[in-house]
Amino acid sequence: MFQGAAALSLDAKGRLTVPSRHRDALLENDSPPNLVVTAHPDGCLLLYPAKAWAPIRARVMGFPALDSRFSVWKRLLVGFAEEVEIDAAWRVLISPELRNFAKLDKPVMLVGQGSHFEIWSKDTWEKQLQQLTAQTELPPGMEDFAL
Amino acid sequence: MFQGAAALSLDAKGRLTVPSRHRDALLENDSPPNLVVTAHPDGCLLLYPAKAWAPIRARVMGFPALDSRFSVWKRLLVGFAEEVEIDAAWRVLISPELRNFAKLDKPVMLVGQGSHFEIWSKDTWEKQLQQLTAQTELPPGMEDFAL
DNA sequence: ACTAAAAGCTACTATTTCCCACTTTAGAGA
DNA sequence: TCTCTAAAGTGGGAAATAGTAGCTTTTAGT
Repeated sequence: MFQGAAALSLDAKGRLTVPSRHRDALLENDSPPNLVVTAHPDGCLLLYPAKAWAPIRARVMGFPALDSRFSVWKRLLVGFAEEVEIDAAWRVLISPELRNFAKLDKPVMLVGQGSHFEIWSKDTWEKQLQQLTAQTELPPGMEDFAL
Repeated sequence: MFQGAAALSLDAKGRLTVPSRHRDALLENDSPPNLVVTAHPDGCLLLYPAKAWAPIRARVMGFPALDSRFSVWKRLLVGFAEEVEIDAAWRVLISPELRNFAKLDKPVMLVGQGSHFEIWSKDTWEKQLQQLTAQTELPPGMEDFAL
């Protein structure tokens, strides 16, 4: 279970250090941890343990090939996916293509989402938050949500 | 049952002391008390006993993943959630990310909300109150509310 | 073989965490 | 009512650790 947000920074070579408090959770899944990074339409990247990614990838690959509503998702999720290694200092290298997609420069937010992490440029993340504050209507089925 | 508002202050390291009158209630739930802090769209933080938080988190995790109206909520509620420990002096440490989200500096309000607490920066809390005072129309279903 | 880029390593700095001490307040007993 | 005691709130310091940046080494490509 990954949860919690961490403000981090990419180094000059586009590498991102995994915060120490998440390392145990990654090792539980498999060790050494195999990870997959891919792109999300909201402008962030997704970081999955390989085992958790496999079934999702399988499902996306099964989308009807000629329906363009599906192919956009497939191009993004499968097309951008790459396996990344963790080095001795617990860093993952984000490729220039993915960095460019998510507009990542130094300051970055790593956000736990249960099965995976999202990686946001700090700017984009803050815009994302403002969107929620501005949002007036609740999505259907959430009206009775009690916090 | 947590109720009542308390004016408190964060110390230089971002720690918040739980007022003594709420300590018994926390110990009733489980001891030592396991707590979770997360973010709320209104700009405050939520402090839950772990047992009360679990079902909420479960529901949020079940939201449709590809519908962005829901994922914003998941990003906020799960993305910011972190388990906090209580030290020997009944203090909880609020991480820089959460402090930054809720714009917390020294003066803070801790507001009991039954199942949980809300943590507000004093400034934001006062703005919130003014907004309520200025509000003229009652939300639907509250017209017959008897105090 | 030389150059450039990427991977790895090392060292420094900032943060975190744990612990201790002091001040203040509340409550009980004389 | 005053004093003594215990508990609570507050602040601070030191040690450990995490994060970052810079430097070196290796590898690949020309």
